[in-house]
Amino acid sequence: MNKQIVHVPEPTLRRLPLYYHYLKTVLATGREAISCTHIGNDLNLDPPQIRKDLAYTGIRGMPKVGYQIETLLNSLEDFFGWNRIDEAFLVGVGNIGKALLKYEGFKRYGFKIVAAFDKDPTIVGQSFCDVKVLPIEKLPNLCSRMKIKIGVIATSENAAQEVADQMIEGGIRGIWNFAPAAIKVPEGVIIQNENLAAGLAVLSKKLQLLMQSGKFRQEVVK
Amino acid sequence: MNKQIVHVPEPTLRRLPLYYHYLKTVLATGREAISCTHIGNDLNLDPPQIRKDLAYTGIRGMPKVGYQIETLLNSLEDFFGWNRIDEAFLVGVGNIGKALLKYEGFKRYGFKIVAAFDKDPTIVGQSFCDVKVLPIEKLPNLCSRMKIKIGVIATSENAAQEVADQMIEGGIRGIWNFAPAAIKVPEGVIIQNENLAAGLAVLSKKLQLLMQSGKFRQEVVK
DNA sequence: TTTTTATCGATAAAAAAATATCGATAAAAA
DNA sequence: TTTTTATCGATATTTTTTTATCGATAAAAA
Repeated sequence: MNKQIVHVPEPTLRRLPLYYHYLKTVLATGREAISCTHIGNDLNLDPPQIRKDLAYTGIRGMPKVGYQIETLLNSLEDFFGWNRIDEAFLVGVGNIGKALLKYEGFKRYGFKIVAAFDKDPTIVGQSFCDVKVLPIEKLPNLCSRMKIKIGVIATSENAAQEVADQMIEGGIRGIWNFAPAAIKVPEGVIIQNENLAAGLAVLSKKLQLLMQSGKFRQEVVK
Repeated sequence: MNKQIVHVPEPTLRRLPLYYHYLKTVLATGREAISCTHIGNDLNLDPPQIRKDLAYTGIRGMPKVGYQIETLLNSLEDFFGWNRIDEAFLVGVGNIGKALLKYEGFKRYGFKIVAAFDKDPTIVGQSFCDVKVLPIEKLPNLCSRMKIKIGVIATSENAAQEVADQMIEGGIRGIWNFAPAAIKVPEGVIIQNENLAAGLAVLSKKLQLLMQSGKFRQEVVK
């Protein structure tokens, strides 16, 4: 009678942290239960969609009352395995790398960068937010010794594939890639590509359509 | 006979910058034309999908040869309006804000942050990458005077809505939101939410499933 | 206690996106 | 010149995701 492995749609996975973060803030106001209607109102989403998303975490709501916020938060933590902290390595301590190191919010999601690597000797040895930057050569060895399973790539495009190979060699199974490169990984390794330009592209296209549509007049006649 | 406004699927919009970036690097190698098969091979995507995506930009390929890379790049630039630089304002000069200021890559996408704002007096007056940080009070006025249409929000959750309101008041029509908040905007304003936790959630869930599936044995017997 | 109402859960329908198929065509090879 | 091959563009199919519908149920009100 063990829990069946169901496939969860990726859009749902992407929305769940949103609910989680929102529910944390609602809980802080002292409220104990909340309905999908209410969540949808605050988050600009349709209630049925929220209900469906939440159903994947295995939680049940109650008519007329909604969901127990605390139970719901626990369900989400269980669902993602955020109860135990996943330690991760970061490679590439440039702008994005530093921002990730400085970003406090990850701990909430059971994610913590425990070491950073770079090839630039002027950066190696420095510390950012208590994380020391080590020479890249030490990566594979440390990976396997510390049994790290998540790696973050924030290098330039050309370095990305090589870094990924070294990570995999060291036993890393999930790669969060911020480099604008298509990294190839063997089966059994998960790669999640993050691409800032994607969001910008969507915004700028929509904006362009809006401007063209004529609904918007830039000229303000004084 | 003007160009019809067709709806472009969002996943396509998100993939197009990927092709753009890739094609730039291929062009640099001296190659002149490329086929979808080739692109798909390098980018780990299915050729028919690439063909479909590229078709939205209005370009035509040629059997046996593929697409002219330079023409394709121009089509993409036209499509997104990357020929002229869009100036944007940034509010919130924390970790993410600074990373965005430092990020050089945006220029390629016709996007440039020309001024930054913060409410913290210790940050106001400082400069990051030639962008001066101004007091938040100056935002609405400067917006309309400079006719800025894109705003980037990198503030805390609680400040986000107020900042958005000020931006809209100043005439901003597109908001790129990095704050973990559900900002409400009137019709005629585009909001694009960026959420780092989303990508992390997808990665950690997939990784969790991988580990559970038993295909992966962590123990290495020496 | 009975009625009303909010809200859930499940199911169904619709829309969107990804994937596969296939004829057409241009270049290269025979 | 004819044949072959790579690759396109268009169409069709399948899958995925979103949106809508509706009966059931628990709490609150009458």
